[in-house]
Amino acid sequence: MAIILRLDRVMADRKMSLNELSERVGVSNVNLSKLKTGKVSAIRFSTLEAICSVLNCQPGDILEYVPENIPPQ
Amino acid sequence: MAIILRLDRVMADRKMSLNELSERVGVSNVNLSKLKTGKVSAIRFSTLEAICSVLNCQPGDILEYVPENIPPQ
DNA sequence: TAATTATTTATCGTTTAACGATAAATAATT
DNA sequence: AATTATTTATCGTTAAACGATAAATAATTA
Repeated sequence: MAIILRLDRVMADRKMSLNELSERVGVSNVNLSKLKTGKVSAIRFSTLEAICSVLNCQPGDILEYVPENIPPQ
Repeated sequence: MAIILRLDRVMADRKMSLNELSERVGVSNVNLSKLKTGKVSAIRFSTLEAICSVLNCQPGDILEYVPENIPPQ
C-alpha cells in the first residue's frame, strides 16, 4: 500500500466538509469517506476529475507514492 | 475527459520502452499501451504504484487534470 | 450532558472496467 | 524485406468502485 491518499489534506486546506464535497462532486459521502480514509484500491478518472475540479487541485495533490523502505538487514 | 495520462512523457524521459516497462511492472504490454495512450478510465493503485516504483516518479507525473475550458458565449 | 450534526463502518447489490490472453494490424527500426 | 515495437480488437474473468441503506462512532453545539 504505497499509494496513499491525501484528500483529507486538501479538504482541510480548502476548509471543505465531507458532505459539501459529496454534494458538489456527485459522489456519496460514504464513498468519499472511503477515499478520504484510504479504503479504496483504485479510482475512476471521472471521480478524480470531479474532485480536482471542485477542490481546484491536481491529482498529485491527492495521490502520493511512498516507496516501501527496504528494511536494513 | 479532463484527466490526461502522461505516461508517455515519463517513459520518454527515462528512455524506457513499453515492453521493458511491461516486464518490470508486471502488467501486459497491451494494457500498458492502453494506459499510455489514454484509453482507460480508471487505474488501480497497485498498477500506479508499480509504475511509479519502476519509473521512479510520482502519480502527479503521470496523471494531470486539465480543466474543461468554458467556451466564450 | 443531551441533542444534533458529521464522519466512518458495515452489508448488499449493481455495474463499470481493469486486466489477462490471444490474435491481428499498424508503426518503427534495422 | 525482415524484424521488432506498439497499437487495436475481442472475449472472458475478476476486482472493485459506487449507490443505497442502516448503524455505529466521533465531533460539535445548545
